[in-house]
Amino acid sequence: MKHIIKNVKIAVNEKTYVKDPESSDLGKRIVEHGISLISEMGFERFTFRKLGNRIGSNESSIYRYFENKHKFLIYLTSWYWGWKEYQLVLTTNSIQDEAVKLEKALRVLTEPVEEDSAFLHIDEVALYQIVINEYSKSFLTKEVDRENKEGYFEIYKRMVGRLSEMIRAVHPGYPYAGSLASTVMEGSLHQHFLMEHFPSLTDCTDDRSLFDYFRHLVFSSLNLQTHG
Amino acid sequence: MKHIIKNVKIAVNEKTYVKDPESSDLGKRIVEHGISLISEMGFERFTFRKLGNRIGSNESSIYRYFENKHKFLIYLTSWYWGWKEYQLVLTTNSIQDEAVKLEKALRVLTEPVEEDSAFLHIDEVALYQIVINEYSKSFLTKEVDRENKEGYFEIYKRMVGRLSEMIRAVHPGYPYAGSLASTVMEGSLHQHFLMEHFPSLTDCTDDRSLFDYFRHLVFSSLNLQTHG
DNA sequence: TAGTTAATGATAGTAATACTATTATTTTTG
DNA sequence: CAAAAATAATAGTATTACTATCATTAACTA
Repeated sequence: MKHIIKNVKIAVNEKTYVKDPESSDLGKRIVEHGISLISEMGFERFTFRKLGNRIGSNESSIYRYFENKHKFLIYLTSWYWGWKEYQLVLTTNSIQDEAVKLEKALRVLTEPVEEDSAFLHIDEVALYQIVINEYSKSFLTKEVDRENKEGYFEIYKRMVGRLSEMIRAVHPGYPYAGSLASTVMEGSLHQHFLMEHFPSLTDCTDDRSLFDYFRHLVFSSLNLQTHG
Repeated sequence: MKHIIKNVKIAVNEKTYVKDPESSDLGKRIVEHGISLISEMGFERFTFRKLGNRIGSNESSIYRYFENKHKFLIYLTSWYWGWKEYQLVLTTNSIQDEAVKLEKALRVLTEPVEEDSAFLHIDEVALYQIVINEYSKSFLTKEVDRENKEGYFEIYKRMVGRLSEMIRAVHPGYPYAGSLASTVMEGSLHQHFLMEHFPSLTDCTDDRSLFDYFRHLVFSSLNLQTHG
Protein backbone atom coordinates (compact mmCIF):
# COMPACT_ATOMS: atom_id res chain seq x y z
CA MET A 1 0.00 0.00 0.00
CA LYS A 2 1.45 3.30 -1.09
CA HIS A 3 0.42 6.48 0.62
CA ILE A 4 -0.12 9.79 -1.06
CA ILE A 5 -0.17 11.68 2.17
CA LYS A 6 2.75 11.00 4.49
CA ASN A 7 2.36 10.72 8.23
CA VAL A 8 -1.21 9.57 8.20
CA LYS A 9 -2.58 8.58 11.56
CA ILE A 10 -5.52 6.23 11.75
CA ALA A 11 -8.00 7.82 14.13
CA VAL A 12 -9.52 5.45 16.65
CA ASN A 13 -12.23 6.35 19.18
CA GLU A 14 -10.43 7.79 22.19
CA LYS A 15 -12.63 5.91 24.60
CA THR A 16 -11.03 2.64 23.55
CA TYR A 17 -7.80 3.57 25.32
CA VAL A 18 -6.80 5.23 28.57
CA LYS A 19 -3.63 6.66 27.08
CA ASP A 20 -2.99 6.86 23.35
CA PRO A 21 -0.60 4.00 22.53
CA GLU A 22 0.70 6.00 19.57
CA SER A 23 1.99 8.60 22.00
CA SER A 24 4.88 6.56 23.39
CA ASP A 25 7.35 3.86 22.67
CA LEU A 26 5.82 1.54 25.25
CA GLY A 27 2.37 2.10 23.76
CA LYS A 28 3.59 1.09 20.34
CA ARG A 29 5.26 -2.00 21.70
CA ILE A 30 2.03 -2.96 23.45
CA VAL A 31 0.20 -2.71 20.14
CA GLU A 32 2.94 -4.43 18.15
CA HIS A 33 3.34 -7.41 20.44
CA GLY A 34 -0.31 -7.46 21.40
CA ILE A 35 -1.09 -8.16 17.76
CA SER A 36 1.44 -10.97 17.53
CA LEU A 37 0.38 -12.52 20.85
CA ILE A 38 -3.34 -12.49 20.08
CA SER A 39 -2.80 -13.86 16.60
CA GLU A 40 -0.59 -16.61 18.04
CA MET A 41 -2.62 -17.75 21.02
CA GLY A 42 -6.09 -16.42 20.29
CA PHE A 43 -8.05 -13.83 22.22
CA GLU A 44 -9.29 -16.14 24.99
CA ARG A 45 -5.83 -17.22 26.07
CA PHE A 46 -4.32 -13.77 25.66
CA THR A 47 -3.72 -11.81 28.88
CA PHE A 48 -2.04 -8.54 29.74
CA ARG A 49 0.30 -10.45 32.03
CA LYS A 50 1.55 -12.57 29.14
CA LEU A 51 1.91 -9.50 26.97
CA GLY A 52 3.87 -7.79 29.73
CA ASN A 53 6.23 -10.73 29.93
CA ARG A 54 6.77 -10.74 26.21
CA ILE A 55 7.69 -7.09 25.99
CA GLY A 56 9.66 -7.16 29.22
CA SER A 57 7.26 -4.73 30.75
CA ASN A 58 4.80 -4.79 33.58
CA GLU A 59 1.17 -5.84 33.52
CA SER A 60 0.23 -2.71 35.43
CA SER A 61 1.87 -0.53 32.80
CA ILE A 62 -0.35 -2.02 30.11
CA TYR A 63 -3.41 -1.20 32.17
CA ARG A 64 -2.34 2.42 31.94
CA TYR A 65 -2.93 2.21 28.19
CA PHE A 66 -5.96 -0.06 27.97
CA GLU A 67 -8.71 -0.71 30.51
CA ASN A 68 -9.00 -4.38 29.63
CA LYS A 69 -8.37 -6.78 26.82
CA HIS A 70 -11.82 -6.30 25.36
CA LYS A 71 -11.16 -2.60 24.84
CA PHE A 72 -7.77 -3.52 23.45
CA LEU A 73 -9.43 -5.77 20.87
CA ILE A 74 -11.82 -2.98 19.93
CA TYR A 75 -8.87 -0.62 19.58
CA LEU A 76 -7.01 -3.01 17.30
CA THR A 77 -9.96 -3.90 15.10
CA SER A 78 -11.07 -0.27 14.89
CA TRP A 79 -7.59 0.57 13.73
CA TYR A 80 -7.85 -2.13 11.10
CA TRP A 81 -11.19 -0.86 9.80
CA GLY A 82 -9.91 2.70 9.83
CA TRP A 83 -6.94 1.60 7.80
CA LYS A 84 -9.17 -0.31 5.36
CA GLU A 85 -11.50 2.65 5.08
CA TYR A 86 -8.57 4.83 4.15
CA GLN A 87 -7.65 2.40 1.39
CA LEU A 88 -11.24 2.15 0.27
CA VAL A 89 -11.68 5.89 -0.03
CA LEU A 90 -8.29 6.37 -1.68
CA THR A 91 -8.82 3.72 -4.31
CA THR A 92 -12.43 4.46 -5.18
CA ASN A 93 -12.50 8.23 -4.87
CA SER A 94 -11.45 9.13 -8.37
CA ILE A 95 -13.52 6.52 -10.16
CA GLN A 96 -16.45 7.99 -12.09
CA ASP A 97 -18.27 4.87 -13.24
CA GLU A 98 -20.33 3.72 -10.27
CA ALA A 99 -20.22 0.07 -11.23
CA VAL A 100 -16.47 0.12 -11.62
CA LYS A 101 -16.22 1.92 -8.30
CA LEU A 102 -18.31 -0.72 -6.55
CA GLU A 103 -16.26 -3.48 -8.09
CA LYS A 104 -13.08 -1.79 -6.91
CA ALA A 105 -14.54 -1.53 -3.40
CA LEU A 106 -15.27 -5.25 -3.39
CA ARG A 107 -11.72 -5.86 -4.48
CA VAL A 108 -10.35 -3.80 -1.60
CA LEU A 109 -12.49 -5.78 0.83
CA THR A 110 -11.53 -9.21 -0.47
CA GLU A 111 -7.97 -8.82 -1.68
CA PRO A 112 -5.13 -10.14 0.49
CA VAL A 113 -3.89 -7.72 3.11
CA GLU A 114 -0.35 -6.47 2.59
CA GLU A 115 2.13 -4.91 4.94
CA ASP A 116 1.90 -1.14 5.11
CA SER A 117 5.30 0.42 5.62
CA ALA A 118 3.69 3.60 6.92
CA PHE A 119 2.90 1.87 10.22
CA LEU A 120 6.05 0.12 11.26
CA HIS A 121 4.81 -1.20 14.57
CA ILE A 122 1.67 -2.75 13.08
CA ASP A 123 1.73 -6.08 11.29
CA GLU A 124 -1.34 -5.68 9.13
CA VAL A 125 -1.31 -9.29 7.97
CA ALA A 126 -1.40 -10.59 11.54
CA LEU A 127 -3.99 -7.97 12.39
CA TYR A 128 -6.16 -9.19 9.54
CA GLN A 129 -5.99 -12.68 11.02
CA ILE A 130 -7.20 -11.22 14.30
CA VAL A 131 -10.07 -9.49 12.54
CA ILE A 132 -11.07 -12.75 10.86
CA ASN A 133 -10.88 -14.80 14.04
CA GLU A 134 -11.86 -12.35 16.77
CA TYR A 135 -13.78 -9.40 15.41
CA SER A 136 -17.20 -10.95 16.00
CA LYS A 137 -16.34 -11.37 19.65
CA SER A 138 -16.05 -7.61 20.03
CA PHE A 139 -19.75 -7.09 19.38
CA LEU A 140 -21.31 -10.44 20.32
CA THR A 141 -21.58 -9.34 23.94
CA LYS A 142 -24.21 -8.19 26.39
CA GLU A 143 -22.61 -4.73 26.40
CA VAL A 144 -23.00 -4.21 22.66
CA ASP A 145 -25.81 -1.63 22.84
CA ARG A 146 -24.04 0.53 25.38
CA GLU A 147 -20.74 0.29 23.57
CA ASN A 148 -22.40 1.01 20.27
CA LYS A 149 -23.90 4.18 21.78
CA GLU A 150 -20.45 5.14 22.96
CA GLY A 151 -19.22 4.92 19.40
CA TYR A 152 -16.95 1.91 19.55
CA PHE A 153 -18.12 0.58 16.22
CA GLU A 154 -18.33 3.86 14.33
CA ILE A 155 -15.65 3.12 11.78
CA TYR A 156 -17.06 -0.25 10.86
CA LYS A 157 -20.53 1.21 10.56
CA ARG A 158 -19.25 4.06 8.41
CA MET A 159 -17.62 1.53 6.17
CA VAL A 160 -20.80 -0.46 5.75
CA GLY A 161 -22.47 2.89 5.04
CA ARG A 162 -19.96 3.74 2.34
CA LEU A 163 -20.41 0.37 0.71
CA SER A 164 -24.19 0.64 0.74
CA GLU A 165 -23.95 4.12 -0.79
CA MET A 166 -21.94 2.64 -3.63
CA ILE A 167 -24.51 -0.10 -4.05
CA ARG A 168 -27.34 2.41 -4.11
CA ALA A 169 -25.45 4.52 -6.63
CA VAL A 170 -25.30 1.58 -8.99
CA HIS A 171 -28.91 0.60 -8.46
CA PRO A 172 -31.00 3.22 -6.65
CA GLY A 173 -34.10 1.04 -6.61
CA TYR A 174 -32.48 -1.94 -4.89
CA PRO A 175 -34.11 -2.15 -1.46
CA TYR A 176 -31.45 -4.12 0.44
CA ALA A 177 -28.31 -2.02 -0.02
CA GLY A 178 -27.54 -1.97 3.71
CA SER A 179 -28.09 -5.69 4.18
CA LEU A 180 -26.06 -6.51 1.12
CA ALA A 181 -23.22 -4.28 2.28
CA SER A 182 -23.17 -5.81 5.76
CA THR A 183 -23.41 -9.28 4.27
CA VAL A 184 -20.34 -8.61 2.14
CA MET A 185 -18.38 -7.10 5.02
CA GLU A 186 -19.10 -9.91 7.45
CA GLY A 187 -19.31 -12.56 4.76
CA SER A 188 -15.88 -11.89 3.37
CA LEU A 189 -14.35 -12.43 6.80
CA HIS A 190 -16.43 -15.56 7.26
CA GLN A 191 -15.51 -17.01 3.87
CA HIS A 192 -11.87 -16.38 4.70
CA PHE A 193 -12.29 -18.28 7.92
CA LEU A 194 -13.99 -21.14 6.07
CA MET A 195 -11.18 -21.28 3.53
CA GLU A 196 -8.77 -21.91 6.38
CA HIS A 197 -10.80 -24.20 8.62
CA PHE A 198 -13.85 -25.51 6.78
CA PRO A 199 -12.86 -25.73 3.13
CA SER A 200 -15.77 -28.07 2.43
CA LEU A 201 -18.20 -25.24 3.22
CA THR A 202 -16.90 -22.85 0.62
CA ASP A 203 -15.94 -22.83 -3.04
CA CYS A 204 -13.40 -20.11 -2.49
CA THR A 205 -9.84 -21.33 -2.50
CA ASP A 206 -7.95 -18.06 -2.68
CA ASP A 207 -8.54 -14.34 -2.63
CA ARG A 208 -9.21 -14.28 -6.32
CA SER A 209 -12.15 -16.68 -6.13
CA LEU A 210 -13.35 -14.91 -2.99
CA PHE A 211 -13.53 -11.70 -4.97
CA ASP A 212 -15.20 -13.44 -7.91
CA TYR A 213 -17.84 -14.91 -5.64
CA PHE A 214 -18.74 -11.62 -3.99
CA ARG A 215 -18.62 -9.72 -7.24
CA HIS A 216 -21.02 -12.18 -8.76
CA LEU A 217 -23.23 -12.09 -5.66
CA VAL A 218 -23.45 -8.31 -5.58
CA PHE A 219 -23.76 -7.65 -9.27
CA SER A 220 -26.36 -10.28 -9.92
CA SER A 221 -28.34 -8.91 -6.97
CA LEU A 222 -28.23 -5.59 -8.76
CA ASN A 223 -29.16 -7.14 -12.09
CA LEU A 224 -25.89 -6.14 -13.67
CA GLN A 225 -23.12 -7.83 -15.53
CA THR A 226 -19.70 -7.71 -13.93
CA HIS A 227 -16.91 -5.55 -15.27
CA GLY A 228 -13.97 -7.92 -15.04
CA MET B 1 -43.79 -27.18 14.75
CA LYS B 2 -45.84 -30.33 14.36
CA HIS B 3 -44.13 -33.68 14.33
CA ILE B 4 -45.12 -36.59 12.20
CA ILE B 5 -43.00 -39.05 14.12
CA LYS B 6 -43.50 -38.99 17.87
CA ASN B 7 -40.65 -39.30 20.31
CA VAL B 8 -38.00 -37.89 18.06
CA LYS B 9 -34.65 -37.40 19.69
CA ILE B 10 -32.22 -34.93 18.21
CA ALA B 11 -28.90 -36.74 17.92
CA VAL B 12 -25.90 -34.74 19.10
CA ASN B 13 -22.27 -35.89 18.87
CA GLU B 14 -21.64 -37.94 22.02
CA LYS B 15 -18.26 -36.36 22.55
CA THR B 16 -19.90 -33.08 23.47
CA TYR B 17 -21.11 -34.52 26.77
CA VAL B 18 -19.73 -36.80 29.46
CA LYS B 19 -23.16 -38.17 30.31
CA ASP B 20 -26.17 -37.75 28.06
CA PRO B 21 -28.26 -34.96 29.61
CA GLU B 22 -31.37 -36.49 28.04
CA SER B 23 -30.86 -39.56 30.20
CA SER B 24 -31.86 -38.00 33.52
CA ASP B 25 -33.96 -35.38 35.16
CA LEU B 26 -30.91 -33.45 36.34
CA GLY B 27 -29.47 -33.52 32.86
CA LYS B 28 -32.62 -32.00 31.43
CA ARG B 29 -32.68 -29.32 34.08
CA ILE B 30 -29.08 -28.47 33.28
CA VAL B 31 -30.03 -28.01 29.65
CA GLU B 32 -33.25 -26.16 30.39
CA HIS B 33 -31.77 -23.66 32.81
CA GLY B 34 -28.46 -23.54 31.00
CA ILE B 35 -30.33 -22.16 28.02
CA SER B 36 -32.13 -19.54 30.07
CA LEU B 37 -28.99 -18.53 31.97
CA ILE B 38 -26.82 -18.16 28.88
CA SER B 39 -29.49 -16.23 27.02
CA GLU B 40 -29.93 -13.95 30.03
CA MET B 41 -26.33 -13.20 30.94
CA GLY B 42 -24.39 -14.14 27.83
CA PHE B 43 -21.84 -16.88 27.42
CA GLU B 44 -18.89 -15.00 28.94
CA ARG B 45 -20.59 -14.36 32.25
CA PHE B 46 -22.22 -17.80 32.40
CA THR B 47 -20.58 -20.31 34.75
CA PHE B 48 -21.44 -23.81 35.94
CA ARG B 49 -21.44 -22.50 39.49
CA LYS B 50 -24.17 -20.00 38.67
CA LEU B 51 -26.12 -22.67 36.84
CA GLY B 52 -25.79 -24.97 39.84
CA ASN B 53 -27.15 -22.27 42.10
CA ARG B 54 -30.10 -21.64 39.84
CA ILE B 55 -31.18 -25.26 39.67
CA GLY B 56 -30.41 -25.90 43.35
CA SER B 57 -27.77 -28.38 42.36
CA ASN B 58 -24.05 -28.64 42.70
CA GLU B 59 -21.37 -27.35 40.35
CA SER B 60 -19.60 -30.70 40.52
CA SER B 61 -22.73 -32.48 39.37
CA ILE B 62 -22.86 -30.40 36.22
CA TYR B 63 -19.28 -31.36 35.44
CA ARG B 64 -20.46 -34.95 35.34
CA TYR B 65 -22.59 -34.03 32.35
CA PHE B 66 -20.38 -31.55 30.53
CA GLU B 67 -16.60 -31.17 30.57
CA ASN B 68 -16.73 -27.40 30.39
CA LYS B 69 -18.94 -24.58 29.23
CA HIS B 70 -17.46 -24.57 25.76
CA LYS B 71 -18.56 -28.15 25.19
CA PHE B 72 -21.91 -27.24 26.68
CA LEU B 73 -22.31 -24.47 24.11
CA ILE B 74 -21.40 -26.88 21.33
CA TYR B 75 -23.95 -29.34 22.68
CA LEU B 76 -26.70 -26.71 22.75
CA THR B 77 -25.98 -25.26 19.33
CA SER B 78 -25.59 -28.72 17.80
CA TRP B 79 -28.97 -29.58 19.21
CA TYR B 80 -30.37 -26.44 17.63
CA TRP B 81 -28.93 -27.24 14.21
CA GLY B 82 -30.09 -30.83 14.48
CA TRP B 83 -33.57 -29.59 15.26
CA LYS B 84 -33.46 -27.14 12.35
CA GLU B 85 -32.16 -29.83 10.04
CA TYR B 86 -35.08 -32.01 11.00
CA GLN B 87 -37.48 -29.21 10.09
CA LEU B 88 -35.62 -28.52 6.88
CA VAL B 89 -35.77 -32.11 5.73
CA LEU B 90 -39.37 -32.53 6.79
CA THR B 91 -40.62 -29.43 5.01
CA THR B 92 -38.63 -29.78 1.81
CA ASN B 93 -38.64 -33.52 1.34
CA SER B 94 -41.87 -33.86 -0.58
CA ILE B 95 -41.39 -30.84 -2.83
CA GLN B 96 -40.66 -31.75 -6.44
CA ASP B 97 -39.93 -28.36 -7.97
CA GLU B 98 -36.32 -27.61 -7.06
CA ALA B 99 -36.79 -23.85 -7.04
CA VAL B 100 -39.80 -24.11 -4.77
CA LYS B 101 -37.83 -26.47 -2.55
CA LEU B 102 -34.94 -24.03 -2.28
CA GLU B 103 -37.28 -21.21 -1.49
CA LYS B 104 -38.89 -23.27 1.22
CA ALA B 105 -35.47 -24.04 2.67
CA LEU B 106 -34.66 -20.35 2.83
CA ARG B 107 -37.96 -19.80 4.58
CA VAL B 108 -37.14 -22.41 7.21
CA LEU B 109 -33.78 -20.74 7.81
CA THR B 110 -35.11 -17.23 8.15
CA GLU B 111 -38.56 -17.65 9.65
CA PRO B 112 -39.06 -16.92 13.36
CA VAL B 113 -38.35 -19.84 15.63
CA GLU B 114 -41.36 -21.21 17.47
CA GLU B 115 -41.66 -23.36 20.56
CA ASP B 116 -41.64 -27.07 19.87
CA SER B 117 -43.86 -28.94 22.27
CA ALA B 118 -42.02 -32.16 21.54
CA PHE B 119 -39.09 -30.98 23.64
CA LEU B 120 -40.53 -29.65 26.85
CA HIS B 121 -37.27 -28.85 28.57
CA ILE B 122 -35.92 -26.85 25.64
CA ASP B 123 -36.95 -23.28 25.00
CA GLU B 124 -36.22 -23.08 21.29
CA VAL B 125 -36.80 -19.33 21.13
CA ALA B 126 -34.19 -18.67 23.82
CA LEU B 127 -31.90 -21.22 22.19
CA TYR B 128 -32.20 -19.35 18.90
CA GLN B 129 -31.06 -16.20 20.68
CA ILE B 130 -28.05 -18.13 21.92
CA VAL B 131 -27.28 -19.32 18.42
CA ILE B 132 -27.48 -15.74 17.11
CA ASN B 133 -25.30 -14.30 19.85
CA GLU B 134 -22.89 -17.11 20.69
CA TYR B 135 -22.63 -19.65 17.90
CA SER B 136 -19.64 -17.98 16.26
CA LYS B 137 -17.73 -18.27 19.50
CA SER B 138 -17.94 -22.04 19.32
CA PHE B 139 -15.73 -22.20 16.24
CA LEU B 140 -13.73 -18.96 16.43
CA THR B 141 -11.14 -20.64 18.62
CA LYS B 142 -7.63 -22.02 18.35
CA GLU B 143 -9.03 -25.51 18.85
CA VAL B 144 -11.34 -25.36 15.85
CA ASP B 145 -9.35 -27.74 13.62
CA ARG B 146 -9.04 -30.44 16.24
CA GLU B 147 -12.68 -30.10 17.25
CA ASN B 148 -13.77 -30.13 13.64
CA LYS B 149 -11.86 -33.38 13.15
CA GLU B 150 -13.64 -34.78 16.17
CA GLY B 151 -16.93 -34.04 14.52
CA TYR B 152 -18.29 -31.26 16.70
CA PHE B 153 -19.61 -29.28 13.76
CA GLU B 154 -20.96 -32.16 11.72
CA ILE B 155 -24.60 -31.18 11.88
CA TYR B 156 -23.97 -27.61 10.84
CA LYS B 157 -21.76 -28.76 8.00
CA ARG B 158 -24.34 -31.26 6.86
CA MET B 159 -26.90 -28.51 6.82
CA VAL B 160 -24.74 -26.25 4.70
CA GLY B 161 -24.24 -29.29 2.48
CA ARG B 162 -27.96 -29.82 2.12
CA LEU B 163 -28.53 -26.21 1.23
CA SER B 164 -25.77 -26.22 -1.37
CA GLU B 165 -27.23 -29.37 -2.88
CA MET B 166 -30.53 -27.58 -3.28
CA ILE B 167 -28.76 -24.62 -4.86
CA ARG B 168 -26.93 -26.89 -7.26
CA ALA B 169 -30.17 -28.66 -8.13
CA VAL B 170 -31.68 -25.36 -9.19
CA HIS B 171 -28.62 -24.26 -11.12
CA PRO B 172 -26.05 -27.00 -11.71
CA GLY B 173 -23.61 -24.65 -13.40
CA TYR B 174 -23.41 -22.15 -10.58
CA PRO B 175 -19.86 -22.40 -9.22
CA TYR B 176 -20.37 -21.00 -5.72
CA ALA B 177 -23.11 -23.19 -4.25
CA GLY B 178 -21.13 -23.93 -1.09
CA SER B 179 -20.14 -20.34 -0.50
CA LEU B 180 -23.66 -19.13 -1.12
CA ALA B 181 -25.08 -21.72 1.26
CA SER B 182 -22.65 -20.84 4.02
CA THR B 183 -23.23 -17.14 3.40
CA VAL B 184 -26.97 -17.65 3.86
CA MET B 185 -26.55 -19.76 7.00
CA GLU B 186 -24.15 -17.38 8.71
CA GLY B 187 -25.65 -14.29 7.11
CA SER B 188 -29.15 -14.94 8.37
CA LEU B 189 -27.88 -15.12 11.94
CA HIS B 190 -25.85 -11.99 11.38
CA GLN B 191 -28.72 -10.03 9.86
CA HIS B 192 -30.84 -11.06 12.83
CA PHE B 193 -28.20 -9.71 15.15
CA LEU B 194 -28.03 -6.47 13.19
CA MET B 195 -31.81 -6.08 13.33
CA GLU B 196 -31.57 -6.14 17.10
CA HIS B 197 -28.41 -4.14 17.71
CA PHE B 198 -27.34 -2.32 14.54
CA PRO B 199 -30.55 -1.53 12.66
CA SER B 200 -28.74 1.10 10.59
CA LEU B 201 -26.64 -1.64 9.01
CA THR B 202 -29.53 -3.64 7.63
CA ASP B 203 -32.72 -3.08 5.68
CA CYS B 204 -34.39 -6.03 7.34
CA THR B 205 -36.91 -5.07 9.97
CA ASP B 206 -38.61 -8.39 10.55
CA ASP B 207 -38.41 -12.02 9.55
CA ARG B 208 -40.46 -11.38 6.47
CA SER B 209 -38.02 -8.85 5.02
CA LEU B 210 -35.13 -11.05 6.11
CA PHE B 211 -36.56 -13.85 4.02
CA ASP B 212 -37.23 -11.53 1.10
CA TYR B 213 -33.67 -10.28 1.17
CA PHE B 214 -32.11 -13.73 1.14
CA ARG B 215 -34.56 -15.05 -1.42
CA HIS B 216 -33.67 -12.19 -3.71
CA LEU B 217 -29.97 -12.68 -3.03
CA VAL B 218 -30.00 -16.38 -3.77
CA PHE B 219 -32.35 -16.37 -6.72
CA SER B 220 -30.71 -13.50 -8.50
CA SER B 221 -27.36 -15.21 -8.01
CA LEU B 222 -28.88 -18.18 -9.78
CA ASN B 223 -30.38 -16.01 -12.53
CA LEU B 224 -33.91 -16.94 -11.56
CA GLN B 225 -37.08 -15.16 -10.72
CA THR B 226 -38.50 -15.79 -7.27
CA HIS B 227 -41.57 -17.86 -6.68
CA GLY B 228 -43.39 -15.80 -4.13
C1' DT C 1 21.87 21.55 38.59
C1' DA C 2 18.48 20.55 41.80
C1' DG C 3 13.64 19.73 42.11
C1' DT C 4 9.38 18.41 40.45
C1' DT C 5 6.52 15.78 37.63
C1' DA C 6 5.43 12.00 34.65
C1' DA C 7 6.09 7.39 33.19
C1' DT C 8 7.14 2.92 34.20
C1' DG C 9 8.19 -1.09 37.17
C1' DA C 10 7.75 -4.13 41.19
C1' DT C 11 5.11 -6.20 44.48
C1' DA C 12 1.09 -7.51 46.79
C1' DG C 13 -3.56 -8.39 47.20
C1' DT C 14 -8.63 -9.59 45.95
C1' DA C 15 -12.57 -11.78 44.05
C1' DA C 16 -13.92 -14.70 40.59
C1' DT C 17 -13.20 -18.46 37.31
C1' DA C 18 -12.50 -23.04 35.88
C1' DC C 19 -11.71 -26.56 37.26
C1' DT C 20 -10.15 -31.45 40.33
C1' DA C 21 -10.43 -34.44 44.22
C1' DT C 22 -12.46 -36.52 48.08
C1' DT C 23 -15.95 -37.84 50.93
C1' DA C 24 -20.79 -37.97 52.35
C1' DT C 25 -25.49 -38.67 51.38
C1' DT C 26 -29.35 -39.92 48.77
C1' DT C 27 -31.66 -42.53 45.19
C1' DT C 28 -32.21 -46.35 42.27
C1' DT C 29 -32.12 -51.07 41.22
C1' DG C 30 -31.54 -56.11 41.50
C1' DC D 1 -32.37 -54.99 52.07
C1' DA D 2 -27.80 -54.45 50.04
C1' DA D 3 -25.06 -52.80 46.49
C1' DA D 4 -24.38 -49.67 43.09
C1' DA D 5 -25.11 -45.40 40.98
C1' DA D 6 -26.09 -40.65 41.19
C1' DT D 7 -25.84 -36.50 43.39
C1' DA D 8 -24.28 -33.14 46.95
C1' DA D 9 -20.98 -30.97 49.95
C1' DT D 10 -16.69 -29.35 50.86
C1' DA D 11 -12.17 -28.13 50.00
C1' DG D 12 -8.43 -27.00 47.27
C1' DT D 13 -5.50 -25.25 43.07
C1' DA D 14 -3.88 -22.42 39.41
C1' DT D 15 -5.15 -18.77 36.68
C1' DT D 16 -7.49 -14.59 35.46
C1' DA D 17 -8.61 -9.92 35.70
C1' DC D 18 -8.03 -6.77 37.80
C1' DT D 19 -6.76 -2.66 41.88
C1' DA D 20 -3.68 -0.42 44.98
C1' DT D 21 0.55 1.09 46.69
C1' DC D 22 5.10 2.24 46.55
C1' DA D 23 9.70 2.46 44.30
C1' DT D 24 12.48 3.77 40.54
C1' DT D 25 13.78 6.04 36.47
C1' DA D 26 13.36 9.55 32.81
C1' DA D 27 12.04 14.07 31.33
C1' DC D 28 11.35 18.74 31.80
C1' DT D 29 11.56 22.99 34.32
C1' DA D 30 12.86 26.84 37.55
